[in-house]
Amino acid sequence: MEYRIGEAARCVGMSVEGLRFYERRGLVRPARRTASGYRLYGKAQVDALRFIRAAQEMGFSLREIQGLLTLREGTDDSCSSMRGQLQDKLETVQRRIELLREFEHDLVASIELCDAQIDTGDPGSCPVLQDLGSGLTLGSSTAD
Amino acid sequence: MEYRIGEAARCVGMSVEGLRFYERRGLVRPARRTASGYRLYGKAQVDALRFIRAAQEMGFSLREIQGLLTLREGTDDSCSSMRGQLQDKLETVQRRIELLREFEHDLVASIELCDAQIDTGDPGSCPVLQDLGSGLTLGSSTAD
DNA sequence: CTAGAGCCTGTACAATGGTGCAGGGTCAAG
DNA sequence: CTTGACCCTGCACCATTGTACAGGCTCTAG
Repeated sequence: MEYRIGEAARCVGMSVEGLRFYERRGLVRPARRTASGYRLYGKAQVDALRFIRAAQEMGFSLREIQGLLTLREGTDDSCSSMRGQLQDKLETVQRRIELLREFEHDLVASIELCDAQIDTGDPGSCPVLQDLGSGLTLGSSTAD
Repeated sequence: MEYRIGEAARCVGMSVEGLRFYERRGLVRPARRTASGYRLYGKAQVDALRFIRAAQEMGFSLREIQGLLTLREGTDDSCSSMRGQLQDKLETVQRRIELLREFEHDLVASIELCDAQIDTGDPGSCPVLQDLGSGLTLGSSTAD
């Protein structure tokens, strides 16, 4: 099955301009072109586009995703080299998860502070807002 | 204690241009100006600057922070409003962590596949590369 | 008084992740 | 053959979060 750009775009929930933008960025080239120059995307390309969306959700930049796609296409056909790249990505992902967990923890703590304050029935002076000002509760250890 | 822009900047670990940028964005105005136009920041402003840095660490955009700073001034319903924003951030972060865990799992599986292939002593035809080509392993199932 | 650090305004530029439009070609239905 | 939806290229533009520089004023030390 081949898709013209508009169909492919609809198919992955993006705009036509978005697909062309990704192509300019070297992320997803159409499988081929018609004689008249129309882009034609195959299943592999549509999968790649979905992959990009998923990877963006994971917090990867387009530049990083470009690397992931290269990995995915496997231009380097040595299995151990592939393994090395996978390992690198795994470490990146695990580091990212760890940072996000710290962040999550901070957020939960802040929400609990808010809830405690709200329970007092005192509408003023949110403790989180106070703490942010003096840097007590949050973030000071969670640098990127 | 009053600080000129350079002192205030050093004090919170930002650049002079950064402070002026925040001012243009309506985030932190200096307490006053000297007769010759020099910005003078007080403790409240320096606190606000630190607040911004902390809130950025928490993943708030400057636009969101602007709202938080306003909350910080007017104490009316600030705590429950703050709570709502924290809750939103928490959900975003948790979604991201979940996706990353899936991705981590895929990567580990791929690495194991690689290792199994390498153990056979056969240098060619990496199984991960085969799978990636057909979109079996990564991301393609994690569409929105 | 002069040098130099520091400040002022205004503007341009950078990277990221796109959107939108002008001006024109293509394709299928009627 | 015409109409309208769709596609093409190329360029300009948007928001975000700053950085950098030009051209000029101010303040302080020597």
